[in-house]
Amino acid sequence: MATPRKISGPCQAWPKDSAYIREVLDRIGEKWTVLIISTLSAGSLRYSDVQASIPGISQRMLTQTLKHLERDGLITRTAYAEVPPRVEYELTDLGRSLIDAVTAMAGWAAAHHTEIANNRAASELTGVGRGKAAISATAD
Amino acid sequence: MATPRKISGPCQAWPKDSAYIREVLDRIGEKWTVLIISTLSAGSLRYSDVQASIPGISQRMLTQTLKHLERDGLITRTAYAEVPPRVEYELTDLGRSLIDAVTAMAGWAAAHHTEIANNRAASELTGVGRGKAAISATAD
DNA sequence: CGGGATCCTTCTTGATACTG
DNA sequence: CAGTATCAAGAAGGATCCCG
Repeated sequence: MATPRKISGPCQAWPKDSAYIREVLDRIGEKWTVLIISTLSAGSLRYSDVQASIPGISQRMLTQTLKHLERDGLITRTAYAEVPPRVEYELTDLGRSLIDAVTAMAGWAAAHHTEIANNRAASELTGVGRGKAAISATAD
Repeated sequence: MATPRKISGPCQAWPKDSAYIREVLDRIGEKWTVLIISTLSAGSLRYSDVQASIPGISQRMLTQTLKHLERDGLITRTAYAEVPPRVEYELTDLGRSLIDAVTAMAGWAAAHHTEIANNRAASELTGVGRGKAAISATAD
């Protein structure tokens, strides 16, 4: 696990680890990755079904994200040479192993999004986190 | 990021949930959020310490991300009116509650990043996920 | 049906320079 | 020290048209 190193001196909590962490996180944060993974967790689905399951996703992004996921070995793509073309996408074992982490994240979101929304709204009124910062403490 | 309206069609795996899920995920995927959260999980740190702990982060992004996190109530900011200005950042309870989810994600990344790298390298050779797609299956 | 190829707009990020 | 302000480059995302 990537627990930050000890912080002291010319501290550097994240050595080189941050590299692959960020690399993975970048893919996860690709805006549609999580939705697609979650959608496919139900089982094998064809292109149009995935698209229909994710409101707002554009054709371009769906295709692109699916390709990225395929390249990373998170999903498999199976094309059938039928009269009306049919392509099925399905999570690989690796892809399924990500479901838990994604679910944990989604669970956290579900559990705290209201709180976050409240904090954000409150900050809007008090001006916290934006504009000039007030001195909230004095040095003795 | 233009929240998409409803498109059309019946099937819809992600109802309206996707909204806040994406909202949270967007913040998580903010490229530096995870590193900052992880860094602060060690305890209260001042601005320059956080910066020193995260190689590659720019002043601008550090400040911006910290503000976002403060607005969402994930961290607190405490400024001391001292001769050399001092500002301490610390995770709130809400912020600490995110550590587990983030750690899970980081753990997954640590456990599978090699596998992913291999898949990606292999795809590079076979052409999977890029360019023309081959028919990998026929309909009987 | 399942994309591929383009064009265009917006958002994100980094580099710089300046301030209390 | 701890930001703020501004600018410019690049990546991400969306809309559209076309093809097998």
